[in-house]
Amino acid sequence: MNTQSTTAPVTRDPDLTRRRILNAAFELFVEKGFAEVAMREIAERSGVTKSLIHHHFGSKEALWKAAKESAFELYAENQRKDLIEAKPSNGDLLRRGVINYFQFLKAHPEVVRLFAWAHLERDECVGENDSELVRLGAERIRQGQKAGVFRTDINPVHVITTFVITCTHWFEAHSHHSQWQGIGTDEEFLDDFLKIFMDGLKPSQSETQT
Amino acid sequence: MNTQSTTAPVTRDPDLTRRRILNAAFELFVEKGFAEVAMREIAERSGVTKSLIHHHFGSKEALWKAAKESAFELYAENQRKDLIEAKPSNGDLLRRGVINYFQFLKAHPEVVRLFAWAHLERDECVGENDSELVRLGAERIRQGQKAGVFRTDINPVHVITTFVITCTHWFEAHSHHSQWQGIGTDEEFLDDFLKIFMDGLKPSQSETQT
DNA sequence: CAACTAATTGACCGGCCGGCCAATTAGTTG
DNA sequence: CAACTAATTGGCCGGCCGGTCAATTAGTTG
Repeated sequence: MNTQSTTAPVTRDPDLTRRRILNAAFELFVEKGFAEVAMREIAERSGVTKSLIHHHFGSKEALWKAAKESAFELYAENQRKDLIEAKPSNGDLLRRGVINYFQFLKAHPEVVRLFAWAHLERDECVGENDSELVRLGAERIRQGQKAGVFRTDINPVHVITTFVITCTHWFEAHSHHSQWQGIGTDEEFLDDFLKIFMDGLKPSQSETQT
Repeated sequence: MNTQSTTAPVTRDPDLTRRRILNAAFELFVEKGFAEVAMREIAERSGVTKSLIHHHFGSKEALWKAAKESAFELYAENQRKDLIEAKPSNGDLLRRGVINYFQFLKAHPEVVRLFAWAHLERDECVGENDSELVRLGAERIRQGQKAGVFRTDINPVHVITTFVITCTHWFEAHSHHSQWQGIGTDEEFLDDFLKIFMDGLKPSQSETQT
């Protein structure tokens, strides 16, 4: 009677507060990086006091870490799903994997930017976390090599690295490239990259098996 | 008699001071980005007073700009030389261009990092500056396409973009990738990338001329 | 209602920040 | 040597920084 547990409480809601703080912090960190963001700004944007942020997160560093973790969750969820549902390893599958990765980054520029800040700060937690994903992807390439779909004279990890790097940096330095005359849209670039990438992975005519 | 114009003066040397300040600032900006560097640090590292930095450069922003410009000078010098001395446009030439670019970045990680900071700050001066270089490179690719060396169904700018992006991001996120199991050395990665890239650019067997 | 826990507030702290300024000092010029 | 210019110094400023703390207030529990 006195509590409406299903709908939002009228006044206090610590969980919501936490989320609002984290959201505000995330946006600001994405935009300006760790150093340029002031706790006061986060407080202002999330509509709470600075002290309350400390109450919920402890310190600016902890909040930064929480922001990175939430970004990586989003990232890993997409990638893991893609790797697991895609069992067989033929050429088309890799193509679809690249497209999926590209589209994910396009849809989540915040994640790209946050990771870029983290890299520059020599943050290693992102690399630790996604090394598992790379291992899985490389295994798929290795299977494709055994099946004769891909050339065998290339380190599978480098195949993954090449497309991950290209997709990531395409969006990371988007404002940079967009000033280049004659450069196309995201999709046009992806098409052209896929042509080079997929054809460059084909076995030579002399190659049949290892 | 009283002046030794050829050798270094005993005490004051404004030019040297300027260079020492710029060097110190450059190193610190490369390492920590603009926001995390304090003028006091720059002063300490270069062995002068904070006031003297203001005397020579005016403000922290001006010093940051000077650092970026000196990085771009180094970068452009290498690229322009490479583009100009390499007149004809065949496959081997592109290969050598990629290798040269890769080795330059490897030899100058400071430049890579400084540009990365600049990108994240949405600094557009770097992109403005190097769009000319990209235009030249794309023209070379176009010549190669006309000569039947490269496939013609790809935007030449995207060819340049692809290898520039790959080389840049390889070094930019070096500490990130190095945690991936089975990844090779710089040279091994370059070799594998070149295999994919160069073979992916070959015209299909049905293609002869446009 | 009383007692307790936890969310929330506002005032406050020492410390560092970039920048400024007046004074000194080293070269240069006549 | 005198006068001048520019390099160089140390001290100082207002302002913002992240963080703390004691006090309030809203829910919860008995």
